[in-house]
Amino acid sequence: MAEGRAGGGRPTIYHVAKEAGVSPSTVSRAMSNPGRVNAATAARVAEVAARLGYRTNTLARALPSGRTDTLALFVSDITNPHFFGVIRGAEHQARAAGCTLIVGDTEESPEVEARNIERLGPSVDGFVIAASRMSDEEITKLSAGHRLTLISRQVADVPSVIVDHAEGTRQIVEHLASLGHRSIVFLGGPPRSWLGARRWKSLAAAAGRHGISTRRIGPFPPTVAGGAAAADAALGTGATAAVAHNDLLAIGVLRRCAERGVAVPADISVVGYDDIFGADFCSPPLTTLAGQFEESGRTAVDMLLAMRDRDGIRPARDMVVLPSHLAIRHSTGPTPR
Amino acid sequence: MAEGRAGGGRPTIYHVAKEAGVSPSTVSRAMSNPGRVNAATAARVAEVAARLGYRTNTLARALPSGRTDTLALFVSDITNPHFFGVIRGAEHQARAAGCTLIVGDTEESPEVEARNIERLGPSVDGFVIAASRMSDEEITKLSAGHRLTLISRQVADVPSVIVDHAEGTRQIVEHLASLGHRSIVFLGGPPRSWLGARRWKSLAAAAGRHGISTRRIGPFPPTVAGGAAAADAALGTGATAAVAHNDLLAIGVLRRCAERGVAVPADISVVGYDDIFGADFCSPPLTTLAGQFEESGRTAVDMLLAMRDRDGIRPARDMVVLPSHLAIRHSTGPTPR
DNA sequence: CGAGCCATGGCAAGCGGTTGCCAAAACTTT
DNA sequence: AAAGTTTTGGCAACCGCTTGCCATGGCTCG
Repeated sequence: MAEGRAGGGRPTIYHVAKEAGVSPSTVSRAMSNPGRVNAATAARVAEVAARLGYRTNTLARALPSGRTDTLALFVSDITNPHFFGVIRGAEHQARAAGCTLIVGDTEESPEVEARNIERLGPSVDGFVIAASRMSDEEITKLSAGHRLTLISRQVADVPSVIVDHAEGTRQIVEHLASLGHRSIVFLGGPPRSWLGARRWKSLAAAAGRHGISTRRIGPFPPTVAGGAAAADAALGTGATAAVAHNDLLAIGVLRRCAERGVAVPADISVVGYDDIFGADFCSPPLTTLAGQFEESGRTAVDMLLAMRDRDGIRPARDMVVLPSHLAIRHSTGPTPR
Repeated sequence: MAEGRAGGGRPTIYHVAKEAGVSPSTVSRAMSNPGRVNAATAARVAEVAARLGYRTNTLARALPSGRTDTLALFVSDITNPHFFGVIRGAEHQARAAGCTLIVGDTEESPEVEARNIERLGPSVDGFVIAASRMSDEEITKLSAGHRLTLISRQVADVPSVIVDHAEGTRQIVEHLASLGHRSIVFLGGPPRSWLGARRWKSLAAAAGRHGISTRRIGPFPPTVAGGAAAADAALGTGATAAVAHNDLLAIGVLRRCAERGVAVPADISVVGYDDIFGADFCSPPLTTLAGQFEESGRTAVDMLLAMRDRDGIRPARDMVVLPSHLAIRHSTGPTPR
């Protein structure tokens, strides 16, 4: 079965060296620093290596250099389709740079985040943390000992990429205002969500400028299931529009409204955030703030790689804010009556 | 910035050893084989280690032993929400076993699969490949040199887990037959998909037993976008029911039908496979064959771990077939007229 | 009280590459 | 032709941890 593994039969540079009649160091150089050896020698080594099926053991290479060509990405909830885009973007960019990506689910827990970073520390070149639930202090502290970039979170002196929430939320409010809405209820997500707090703040501010009343209820679990309670509570407030922490919650609200015979948007308008898979074909299709999340995954990886490659020097692009835009679909409409 | 990294400041067993006044080997044993050292010594070492913030370097540990406590999972298309169940299950189980999971997208390419396995070979304890696009021969060959388990694919002598397609597809046909359908069109997915081939075979067989005519068209890309062409083609066949390669395609078909003013299920019934996120809230909600994909991720990881732990001996459960069940929703109905 | 065990800890040799340093060989340059 | 460069390849140390083997000393047992 797996007899080939664990030192079983895999050829090493020593095998190649003997076979090619050179020393191991020459093989090493021939493979990773071809200019350093005679072209003819390099060719011979390459030929032998190919013939023997030699593959460099990345572990062994990583040990002395500390460079593993591996990156880790942690998401707060791998269940949330929102992160699909992030993961895909990160994976893609990592692969393009010849790196391997480790994906981990931290299950909304700051402790799990910290523990994973400690554990994986020496085995990866850096971390991307999406929607971190850790405190600013913890993040700052960890970023002193590890290369770290953030997605959907800003902390002083830690490179990050977020999609614009202030401007995007302003667009939501504007859209709702133009439809005649005068009272908005915000359906809050996880208490530790930095992004959630920002969204609420931006919403309250923008609404204030329009003389629209706002209210925040929750917190609700940011899931479709959580939408049931959120819908009931929202309906109870009498607001004509509900802005949900994210699309998962918004879709759950839509479902619950359908169950209860509440018409969307005739009775209440619903808005989400993220434009996840499904937001365009739920019913009614959801009006939501779309962001370039694949791009954010890519960018966060890029910044990480930049930090690694010129170590110590902070990347040129330090705090990236990606644009967002409102995808207006059918869950929003004129205010009732 | 990252000065703590790459040999910078992280304490090693040597630091702990000096501080505790013992030799490095004693520290090593104290940490990983406590029975081997005096309890008092072990306690002292533990205390010092904790005080210094020592964390064992998994890379260094893996080099001599060949055991990395890392598993790799490859999916054919990380875009497909279907795999998120698989990923989640695998990630969870891996973590429970103290392992780290690497997730990779092979983008429907057998070459990428093979290359990744070669590359990661020595750095992981084994591979789970979901919906592999490689040939049986390639898989057999690779499984000789690497620990390997398969999801949604069966190859002789390679442990695998699939969700039942024969029985499930029979249920689909039965359901359709009971609604009066006499002709079914199958919308094919990727040509290299083993599962797709199986689904079609089961469908043709089951339909034959009911005297229902079947036809297979395609291949279509297994994506929502691919559903447009699939819908048009399906409608062209005059069949009263369409069974799509997977839910992504089925949802795309639903959308296209809506666009074209074709009523589902009044004009045509649509069935998918996988019961992905969104299948229950698209419109109309999709009738689909649901399988336990999280469970399949977990099981595949379990089998891999079992192979690793008693090396050479094949796991007890070798070819697992998980049950499936038909989730009947609103995309299927009585035959037209 | 001496022989034999066992518990305990240290030594040193790896694991598979990388890399600084040195020496020999091959060229240049004057 | 002598001296100075450059190219090329080898030696050996090292990355951090594991582990087989050995030495020591305390105990047990006869």
